[in-house]
Amino acid sequence: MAKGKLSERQSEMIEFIGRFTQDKGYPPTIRQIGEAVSISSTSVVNYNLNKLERDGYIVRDLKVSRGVRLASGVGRRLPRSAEGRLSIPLAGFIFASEPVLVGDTAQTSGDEVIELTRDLISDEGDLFALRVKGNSMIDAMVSDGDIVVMKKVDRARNGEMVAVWLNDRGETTLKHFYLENGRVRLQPANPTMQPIFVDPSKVVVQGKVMLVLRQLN
Amino acid sequence: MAKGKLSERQSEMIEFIGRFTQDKGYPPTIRQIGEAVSISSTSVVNYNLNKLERDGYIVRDLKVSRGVRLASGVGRRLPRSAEGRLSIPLAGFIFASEPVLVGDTAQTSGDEVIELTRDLISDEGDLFALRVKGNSMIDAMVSDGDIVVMKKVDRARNGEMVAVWLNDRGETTLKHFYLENGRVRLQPANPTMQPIFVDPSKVVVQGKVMLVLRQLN
DNA sequence: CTTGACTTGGAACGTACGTTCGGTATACAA
DNA sequence: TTGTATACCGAACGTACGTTCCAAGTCAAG
Repeated sequence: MAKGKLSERQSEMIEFIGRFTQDKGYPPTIRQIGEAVSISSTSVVNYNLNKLERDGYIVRDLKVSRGVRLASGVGRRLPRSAEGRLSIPLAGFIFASEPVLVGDTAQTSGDEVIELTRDLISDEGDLFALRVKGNSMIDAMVSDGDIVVMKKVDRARNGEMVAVWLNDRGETTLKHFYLENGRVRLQPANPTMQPIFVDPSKVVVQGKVMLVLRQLN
Repeated sequence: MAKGKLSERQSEMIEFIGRFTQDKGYPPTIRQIGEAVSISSTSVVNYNLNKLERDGYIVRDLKVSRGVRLASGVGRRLPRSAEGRLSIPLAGFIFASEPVLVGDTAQTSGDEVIELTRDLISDEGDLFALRVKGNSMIDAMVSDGDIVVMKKVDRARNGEMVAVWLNDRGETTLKHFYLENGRVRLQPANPTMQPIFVDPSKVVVQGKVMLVLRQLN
């Protein structure tokens, strides 16, 4: 996709196609589009539609009347909205003083579940959510009551934000993880705070933080 | 609507229309319907479509190609899946150095949209989302790249987290808002930081923070 | 047997609609 | 100047597609 920036008219067209399809139930014709954006000639509409298709904004079915629709990811659209939601078990709480319990993340039976749309998070792997209790995670920019969505992993790549259990301190913390020349650097998300360095044998990675969610009243 | 019971062919037609529309993005033509349900003559399809419309199963727009769609409440349809989710325009960025632009929250044309499930946020009021740029909101426990979902309000109740424009400082900030004996106390979310006190005439409330979202990758 | 409601088929009609082509105007580089 | 690329217009062409009309088959009521 050449991804040229779209002109005034072109974004108008996209917007119109979306709106029209939304409330009529079928896409507009070329002539209707033309009328909507003040283009007198159908060939010009066609011209611009081809460009929009090249750039990946719309999909066209040639030779088909009203054979135009917004591409996935463009505007709010109907078909995609059916898929794309994800239920994640809200497994419990996270305290600084306890290791994260990573049990069978599947069965949380009638428990609380948090629903997210798939464009907020990729759904690969074992996802679970925890509610943060207390202010011990402040240096990770996470406060009391926040929900963290984590993926169950046991090793972290550099730079990832992970939940780690620190053996010798006896606490769980959320930090950016870096393995550098034989030691682990745990970097707080808050750039005003200092990193801590620990021996790799002393840290247990319990999950990778995928998303943090804070609801204010 | 005479609500006659629908024949084998008619329910086939309804089913086909739904499926076709779903994955092509536009409704089928009369001839396509005919082919799908083994009707050789377009007039017969038309005949049955008219009946289906009389009985309230479908809606037709006469004289327009592909002008047929399932009526609300028929089949698995898009609106149902649209319930419980909410599209919020991602209006732009928030900088410490600029007031939040609260313009026409409606037109964001082909722009980005963030989709949330309704149990994460109530949908009353004008909602819009902003991406936080820079680390100036650290004392609100909000970091670079976070998305804040806000409701457009111009007055705040005590304790609410709001985006306020500070006249004399020339900056926007996210703080808990308290009006106490004639002055405004703006309390950082981070409890280790000190509140600031300002004159009510010097603050402009621009929105109430409903939700903070941080995606880590 | 008719008679009349349904349901199906075939064919023709008219136009809605996507496509193509020739032409114009502007801007920019060789 | 002469390109070449972008953006637009108008007109014409061909067919996709909704509609209408005529005919014929079924089936139950009379």
